[in-house]
Amino acid sequence: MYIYDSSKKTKLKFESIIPDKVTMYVCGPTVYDDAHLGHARSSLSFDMLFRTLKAIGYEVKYIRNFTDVDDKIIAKMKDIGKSLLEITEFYTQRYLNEMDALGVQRPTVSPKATESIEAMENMISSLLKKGFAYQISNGDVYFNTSKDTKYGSLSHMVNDDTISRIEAISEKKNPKDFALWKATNEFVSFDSILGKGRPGWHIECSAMIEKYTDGTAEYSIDIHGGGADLLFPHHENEAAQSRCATGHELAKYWMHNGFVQVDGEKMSKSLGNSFFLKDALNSYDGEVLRFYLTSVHYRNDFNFNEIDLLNSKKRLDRIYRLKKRVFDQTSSKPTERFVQKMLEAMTDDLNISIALSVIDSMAATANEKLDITPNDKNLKKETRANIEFISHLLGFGEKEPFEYFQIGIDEDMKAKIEELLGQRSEAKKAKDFKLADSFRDKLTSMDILIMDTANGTLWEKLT
RNA sequence: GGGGCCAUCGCCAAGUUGGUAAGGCCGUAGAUUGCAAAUCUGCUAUUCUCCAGUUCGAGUCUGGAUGGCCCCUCCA
Repeated sequence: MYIYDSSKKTKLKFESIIPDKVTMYVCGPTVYDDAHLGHARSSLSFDMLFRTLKAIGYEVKYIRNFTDVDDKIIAKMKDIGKSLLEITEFYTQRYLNEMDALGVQRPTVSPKATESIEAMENMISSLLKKGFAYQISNGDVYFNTSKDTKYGSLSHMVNDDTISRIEAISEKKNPKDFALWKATNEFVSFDSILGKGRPGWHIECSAMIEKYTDGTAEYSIDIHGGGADLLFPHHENEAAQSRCATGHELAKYWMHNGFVQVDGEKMSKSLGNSFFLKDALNSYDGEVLRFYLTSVHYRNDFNFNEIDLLNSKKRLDRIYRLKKRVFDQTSSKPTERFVQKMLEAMTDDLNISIALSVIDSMAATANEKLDITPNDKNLKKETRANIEFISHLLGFGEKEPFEYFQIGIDEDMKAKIEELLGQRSEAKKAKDFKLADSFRDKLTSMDILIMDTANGTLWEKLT
């Protein structure tokens, strides 16, 4: 396995801290609003990593948190007059449902920040004790970035703060110092050894990583991931507080996925042009979205638009058409060379482009052979096994093929289609091709594509 | 103002250690078909935004220009 480490800015051979075991932590969502395409991409990127690591034999512990206490959630509470729990439970469930629709496998552990306050207190206390943190007059606790000699080494942000867009809080010792604990009694607060208050954002990940993993003398976990925007300051801060509190580095490898733009424009909360996943799922099948969103390498920027989505769907369709051809057989063993090439691609920093081209070439070969010997059982079994391998590794092609091409068709519509097909076939029998074609035209206008095969006429819903 | 990333065929998109441009869509010719669709086969970038340099050799390295994006503010 090779992984691009965004801290070292180079592709590295992956060597897990403990042989055959991997611990990966990915920053999950703050549950105060619906998930957008960016959340989907991040989740999908690390789902691919999770699946690939498992496929090559690692025992993987995958942790993805839910930030369920935060200023934005509190703002929402004030806004809509609901409790913290009502809001966070609602959006957590929504998030999980939508990720399920995308075929994202559930992480091994999904901790919530509010369930780990004690772990955060302990880490903050330890930082105070060791002199890496300080308390200001209102009771807030800040991390002192100037005490960490390695601060900035992760993101390579120069530790020179002469110009910054952030308005300095007067009592902060350095502009980049960040809040570990906010002393407050307002709305949401926890009793702690630091007094009443709530944690800052960065501390939760560090504390939960310590709580849910064992770590070694050198590192807490193997891989830490998240969106590219989290590299600074979020991950830099996590790395700093962790190393100062525990005496070892937080993660051996850092991975960041690229941004999603919509029709060439940045999607952001402040611009108000977030493309919600729920809206996308309303228009397109989850698997079609999954295929499209993962078809570009995870580190590149992704420009979401409908034309590209529809084009990428055609590639997915091919997998399902092949699956239709081998529908009547159970699977045997996948082709060795195919498996090997697929794994070779995915273990090269998740090179999905190569993996997809390997699939295309497998499909072309299988189709060619099936054209010659349509009833070759062994060939069908092997092809089916290949498709199941794709499903397993990449999460594509899991559906029953006939259902895949009939998504969005209700019973009435189906009956209507069957009726028209019947009429067409009778016209064909009578050699009245003009009449037969008129039925086909009718189906085409209903967005139904038909194809005559040796086993009768098949149909597919277009788009 | 500071830091970083990217720029490959009409469109999407691979291409660590420099060695002579994957794949998909579209288009096109053919096989197949009553005609289609599906499927298969052939063709489709002497060239990688531009300029200069290093080199026997550069899409890949260096410098510069242009364009796009990200971070430094909540953000995946």
